[in-house]
Amino acid sequence: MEQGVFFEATQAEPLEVNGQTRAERRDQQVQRILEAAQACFIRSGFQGASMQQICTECGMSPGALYRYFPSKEAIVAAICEADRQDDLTCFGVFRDATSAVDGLVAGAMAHITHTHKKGSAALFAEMRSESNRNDTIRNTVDGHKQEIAQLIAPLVQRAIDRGEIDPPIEIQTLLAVLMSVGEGIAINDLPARGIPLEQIETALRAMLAGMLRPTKEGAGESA
Amino acid sequence: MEQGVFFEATQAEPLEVNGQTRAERRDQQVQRILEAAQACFIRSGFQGASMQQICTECGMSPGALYRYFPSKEAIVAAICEADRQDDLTCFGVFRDATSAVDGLVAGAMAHITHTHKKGSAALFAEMRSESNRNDTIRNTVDGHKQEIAQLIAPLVQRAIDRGEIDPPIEIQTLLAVLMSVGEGIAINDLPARGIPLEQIETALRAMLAGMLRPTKEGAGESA
DNA sequence: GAAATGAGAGCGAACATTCGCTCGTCAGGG
DNA sequence: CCCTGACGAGCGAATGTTCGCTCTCATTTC
Repeated sequence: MEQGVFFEATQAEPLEVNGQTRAERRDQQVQRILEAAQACFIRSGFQGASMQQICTECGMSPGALYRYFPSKEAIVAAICEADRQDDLTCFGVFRDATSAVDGLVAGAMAHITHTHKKGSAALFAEMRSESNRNDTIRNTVDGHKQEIAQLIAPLVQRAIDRGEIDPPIEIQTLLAVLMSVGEGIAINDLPARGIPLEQIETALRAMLAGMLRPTKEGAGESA
Repeated sequence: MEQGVFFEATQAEPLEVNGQTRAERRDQQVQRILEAAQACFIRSGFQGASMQQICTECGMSPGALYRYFPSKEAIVAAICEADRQDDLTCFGVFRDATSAVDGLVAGAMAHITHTHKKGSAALFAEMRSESNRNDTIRNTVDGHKQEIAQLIAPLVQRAIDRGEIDPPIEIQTLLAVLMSVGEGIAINDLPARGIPLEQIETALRAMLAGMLRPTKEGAGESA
């Protein structure tokens, strides 16, 4: 009790079992559960999927599964967090964008493509609706949005500073609308509905170009 | 058995009870259940809300409730259908729009305002995610979208015919993107997040004007 | 080097609870 | 006296979670 030093020396050492560390093995199992859970959640929703379904999907018993996650809620939270991190990588393109329009279009297209390929549009919709009642998920979703908004903000601010926004719109509004647009398109998984990516890009570019590089005739007229 | 004629003569007659028809009373009860169910669904989601919660909310016993709806599923379907009809009224403004941009902006703003006032953004999100696994709801949602798309289509088609769309975009793509944008903004309930309606309108108008009335400089450049 | 130790991993029956739903009962108006 | 509407206890099934058990091994002890 008084001297845990000896324990640390032996226990903290990464013990190898069958060629892989205990921690590695554990991470691997956690990953297995998360993948199974994601499949179940996409299929049946957070509330609709049962622990039994997840257990069957990953070939584990309930008892084993509960060694890795303390509750179903924790699995949901982990899935959301992972998806958030996964999404965020799409928006690295913002950093080296030359213009606001180019950057936003590139970011949106990256996100659309990613969501489509991963087949996680349904998961996205699930997260969005669950965030209306689950505080943990709400925080995750809101935090995610804020991170992305902070990536977009400089681009938009630059456009504003250059006077490229003709009808004056507050940056907060601009960011909120832009993110909502992106969310709407991502959640609908347009590529899955047969809409070609290039055409989505063309339409997006036209929309954003109109807003961020307006000309006197094209925009700025009153309602 | 052989002669149901006499039954019809007496039963089809609208009997009065306490000053209201039996059918009226029934409709009233159905409405009471639907309102209670909507409140519960917004609070806990379709799957999360229990029949007991709904019963408590509308002050009915399970037995009584099941006289009006054969299942929970039927209540969910009825809520979705009602919400769909309710939404659709917003888009009447499309009919007498003078320009594509004006019409679309007016329609979107009507929808945003309606959704916000009714507080049904959460219900909308719920429907969207549930439509990914429930066929009945999927049909309702898809049908709803198609009805709206058919209202928008003439406006967009007119703009195309007049050559107002510079980079050529197929009308199917255009419709899909426009509806996704509207969905994204409606589902986020921006007014509830402190974004003023007028600013949303300005931003929307700038976006749509850029796409539907592009100028050579503003849009149409390659990626 | 064989036996004992102990901790982590996994199993699956069983837990209390809650679910959607049914049914026997009964009040009250026509 | 019948019929409609309402009640609410209760059904079986399913839920998320627990717990006692076995097994596997690396470590320690003899």
